[in-house]
Amino acid sequence: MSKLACDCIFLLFFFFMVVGVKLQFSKVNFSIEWFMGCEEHTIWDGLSSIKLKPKKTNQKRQREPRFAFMTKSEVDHLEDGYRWRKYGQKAVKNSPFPRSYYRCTSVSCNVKKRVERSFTDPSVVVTTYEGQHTHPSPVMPRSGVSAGYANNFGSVLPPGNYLSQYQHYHHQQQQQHLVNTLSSLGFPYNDSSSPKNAVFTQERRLCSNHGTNAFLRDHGLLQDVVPSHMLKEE
DNA sequence: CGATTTTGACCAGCGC
DNA sequence: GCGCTGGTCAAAATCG
Repeated sequence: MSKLACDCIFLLFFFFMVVGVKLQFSKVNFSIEWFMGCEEHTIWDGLSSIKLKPKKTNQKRQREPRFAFMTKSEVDHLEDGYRWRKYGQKAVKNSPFPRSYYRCTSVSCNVKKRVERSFTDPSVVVTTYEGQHTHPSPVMPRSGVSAGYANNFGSVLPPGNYLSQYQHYHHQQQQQHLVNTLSSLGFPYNDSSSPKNAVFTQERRLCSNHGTNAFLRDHGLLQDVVPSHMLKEE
């Protein structure tokens, strides 16, 4: 082999060696950068850029009790003034609609609900509840009204136990609140000249005068009804 | 920028 | 033991 050939081979070898070192150096830099940004429990394996999964603490999570239904009055009471935090969503088998999980945000309320849409009839939303709550909400927000139970006549019956507890005073508050809500939505209240007005009946039902509750539902004044078979006996 | 939602990892239980 | 399923956790992303 001529000296020229030897030199060429040496140069090629040297070139690839340098490139190799350069690449390796970049890799080290990347590893260090990654290491600096990672959390303290993350394991770093020296010069390798391969991330190792952080070792989980071997704490056994207590599995929560299986789903337990609430009574009707518990559900009525619960919707009254509580807020919900979503904590999960999962695909439902054989359904394009996911199931969502919510937890009551109040400290006095240890209740969860799950909400899913019927695959066969997407207009149907099923809400089921589980858990306990300790004392009534002092406030009367919109949800207090919307937690009422829809009947077949396009009206809403406010939660019975709520009314029995607070009776007339809260009933007035409730109606006034609803009037304000309706007004803010541009919905004429007790205006018989309007084709789409709302009134309270003597049974304290909120009624839409033109025989449909679509408007009320569209604005959240009618909410999902908990199916009776999903309520445990009181 | 804090609150809320999204999302993939994780876990326990169950059936095979 | 293994895979599947329903449910939870928590970091990241998004929202107001």
